[in-house]
Amino acid sequence: MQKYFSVLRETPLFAATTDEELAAMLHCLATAPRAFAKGDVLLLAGEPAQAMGIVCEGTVHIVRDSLLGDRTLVAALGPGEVFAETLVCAQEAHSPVNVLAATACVALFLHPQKLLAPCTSACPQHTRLIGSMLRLLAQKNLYLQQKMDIMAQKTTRDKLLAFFDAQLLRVGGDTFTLPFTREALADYLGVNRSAMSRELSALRAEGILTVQGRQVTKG
Amino acid sequence: MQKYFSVLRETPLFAATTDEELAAMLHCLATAPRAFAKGDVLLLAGEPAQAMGIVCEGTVHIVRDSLLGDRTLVAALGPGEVFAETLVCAQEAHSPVNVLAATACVALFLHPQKLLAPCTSACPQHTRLIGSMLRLLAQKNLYLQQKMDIMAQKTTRDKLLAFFDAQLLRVGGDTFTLPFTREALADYLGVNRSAMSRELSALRAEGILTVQGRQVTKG
DNA sequence: CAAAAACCGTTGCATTTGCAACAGCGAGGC
DNA sequence: GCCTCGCTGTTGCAAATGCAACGGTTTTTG
Repeated sequence: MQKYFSVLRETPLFAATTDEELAAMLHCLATAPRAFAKGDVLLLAGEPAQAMGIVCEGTVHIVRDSLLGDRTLVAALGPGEVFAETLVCAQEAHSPVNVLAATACVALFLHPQKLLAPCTSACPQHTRLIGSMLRLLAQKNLYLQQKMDIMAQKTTRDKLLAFFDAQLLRVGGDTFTLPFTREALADYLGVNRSAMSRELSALRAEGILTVQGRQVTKG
Repeated sequence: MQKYFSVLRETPLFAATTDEELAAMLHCLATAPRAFAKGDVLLLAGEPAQAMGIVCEGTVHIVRDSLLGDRTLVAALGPGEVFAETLVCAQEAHSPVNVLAATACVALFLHPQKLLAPCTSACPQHTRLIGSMLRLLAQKNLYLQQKMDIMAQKTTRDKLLAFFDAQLLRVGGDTFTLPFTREALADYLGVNRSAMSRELSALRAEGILTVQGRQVTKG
């Protein structure tokens, strides 16, 4: 268990905790880390989530199966990343997604019910953890709302500009680096790759943007 | 204050609490209800949210101003509805939206920091409230994710079908009632109203749906 | 009750988009 | 060095979409 402490500290939940604090908290709400083989199912769509998970080793895929039977990859999580936290907190009866082991991996499961249950309290880490949990959910919320603002734009051009504006606002300059390959960006915006490429060229031709590889400059 | 107890119990935060519990909790984390005149600003975009709010009387509008200066109405909240809960929990420095009094109204402000701060605990409502708060945020999260799934569809037809499927899944039958006017539905899906109307007619003509007013039946 | 406003479906048209196919390019493996 | 493979930009074309406008219906309001 001890071997994963450095990974756990990378999560927003356990940032800046001492070994002792971590040990105490995990003792309180975690089960032993579990190992999975590639392809194993960590959480099945349709089932309730019993606990939230933290990836310790390997890669985990969040996968959605459509009614028509095709799979789409929602997210790929590496060490230190968290999954199913929304489902447990919402007390949802049915998970809308599958969680699969993309490689051999190790995950730690936490039971947030225990966060609240006996109000063991008095222990300050306990309340700090609750605060982190609230912040984690709220930030994910803001992220989704921001993405919605972008996706709500009607044209590809407007989606691109909305996305760029958001990025520029974040870094506070007039240049930023795309965190995506073009293909992934088109996917993120929910548009066709070639149509997006066309629009990017147009924006460049009109002098609205300068694009060099992943460097984007406004003006 | 007492006069708002029935309204407060309509929020997911204070569902099923006795008068005594409510009084104790509010004493612990609320300030006195404040009245606003129509047009007053409850929260200004760009400012940090100091507290979350609950509408007691009247109507409150959540409004987003675009870079170009045009306003879009994000939500209209009535008595018992909550706002700014995401912002305080995320500890965000800047609100992306304005909160305005659409009519003369009364709002109650809560300081969730006090939820955690001294871990007054021992009081069981306290921990239950934390649980409600977590659930509130998580459910909003799920709602947004579901909406994203719909908006991520490329064509208007696919958006409609995705939305209908989600609704049918909720009610568990093959018929449901639209919670929207057509205009609002188009807005919700982020598409042009007339284009949506066209597509709706096509779906009906192809026998995929039956639509009568706000009644939608599959098959 | 009558006027006004809101809502809905329809249509023509210009524009945008998705889709499929192709070619250029660079990284990495053999 | 050569080959493969993945990423990227481009283009032609059919289909989808936004937009504006119109008429009919329902709802609201004075």
